[in-house]
Amino acid sequence: MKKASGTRRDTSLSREQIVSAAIALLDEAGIQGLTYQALAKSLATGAGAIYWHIANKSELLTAACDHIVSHRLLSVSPDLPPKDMLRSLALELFDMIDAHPWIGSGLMQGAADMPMARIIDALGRQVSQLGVPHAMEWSATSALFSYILGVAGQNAANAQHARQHNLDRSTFLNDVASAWERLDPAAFAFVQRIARQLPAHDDRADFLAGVDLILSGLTATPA
Amino acid sequence: MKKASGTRRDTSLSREQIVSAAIALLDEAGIQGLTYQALAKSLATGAGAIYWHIANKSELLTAACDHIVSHRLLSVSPDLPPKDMLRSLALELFDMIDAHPWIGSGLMQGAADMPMARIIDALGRQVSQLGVPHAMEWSATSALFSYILGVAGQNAANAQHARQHNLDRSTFLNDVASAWERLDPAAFAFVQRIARQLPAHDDRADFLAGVDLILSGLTATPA
DNA sequence: ACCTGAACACCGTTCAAGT
DNA sequence: ACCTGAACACCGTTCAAGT
Repeated sequence: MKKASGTRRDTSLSREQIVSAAIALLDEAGIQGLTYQALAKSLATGAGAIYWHIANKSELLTAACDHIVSHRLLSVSPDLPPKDMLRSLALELFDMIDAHPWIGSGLMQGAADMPMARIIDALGRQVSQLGVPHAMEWSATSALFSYILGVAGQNAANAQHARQHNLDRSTFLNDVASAWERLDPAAFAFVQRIARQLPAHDDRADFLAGVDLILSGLTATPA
Repeated sequence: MKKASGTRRDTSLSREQIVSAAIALLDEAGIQGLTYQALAKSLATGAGAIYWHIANKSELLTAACDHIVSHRLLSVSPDLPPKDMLRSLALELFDMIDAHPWIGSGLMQGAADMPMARIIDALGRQVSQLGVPHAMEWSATSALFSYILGVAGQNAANAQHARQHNLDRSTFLNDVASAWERLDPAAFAFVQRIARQLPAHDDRADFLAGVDLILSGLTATPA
């Protein structure tokens, strides 16, 4: 697993290679697993070499996000009516977040402007096609984007927590649910009442329900 | 600015003191500014002392979030109709996020269950009062929460970016807008068209528009 | 019971030296 | 032009020694 000492890489590194290796590492080991040490090892090079191609860790993380976001957005089936497009766009993004929970952290860690612009553009086009009044195009798009980002953030937090404590998804949800059930019933009436539904609920369905809520708000207010 | 060497604190530390000092530090210097070195200095103690009262940094950050979240939730004026309650609740949370942008990071950095439960409970009670069908209570509450969390996340990212590059809010927005204008018009049609609205837009109004979108979706679908 | 502060492990980044 | 890997600065956490 260790490169022979004294050898050099036969081919030269590329930005693309580095980003791919970073993604593989992030998927395996989470955001905490992305270190220059580990990355250099998986690329069979020295840590310093990476800096020749990518300025710093923030740029690396953003590039990893952008790689996945741009590919995912291309794979959304086109030529649907705008409302259906928005739904399948949203689901594609959900599945992306679910498969790569670190994207939530990546999008919020500073300079992730490109991946954000891609998502906002994809959403905004469809919102605009939906025929919402011009004055509302931005706030509607922004609402959809914030909602998706929030779901991504929760997913990232859950994944990180589960990884740190070596929990699988259902154990994690059960833990949260029983923690909620133990809260003061007076101060946490709602959370306590809802706790039992938590382990059984379908994240993806809930996510889509939220999208539909926003969409129906959009189309119900054409004035 | 340095404590006299050889002296001990006259009073003993408390968890409350530590959390307050942490919040002050976070407000001044952002999430990157919260280090045990800086915190110990501001408390006139050694770095190790903090560990007697708080297990680790994650717990510290969560405690800081929870302190602010719980106080803010108490200050929402009660006894309004549920829809108005939800609006003022949301605005209170927005103002909280705006005043303490690091809360966005805090809520997503793992074990922030208590502050999350508080927010979800406060939202859920009102959603339930709104009379939405039982089967939708959770997804509606969850949608509102995710939306708010997404806005918080964006706020945190923007604040961090602005701080790192020493930008004020309007310079930051102008930079983003002109970066968006420079993008390929074919691939980023929407983002480019909307770019000019960005510097002038009102975050708070946009936020509330998003809340209203969700709420109107909620009340428009009573079946 | 609570604090001190040096020591440790770890990590991002730099850079002189190599090819 | 591109890579190497040791060195540096910084940071969270621990812990033996203090009071």
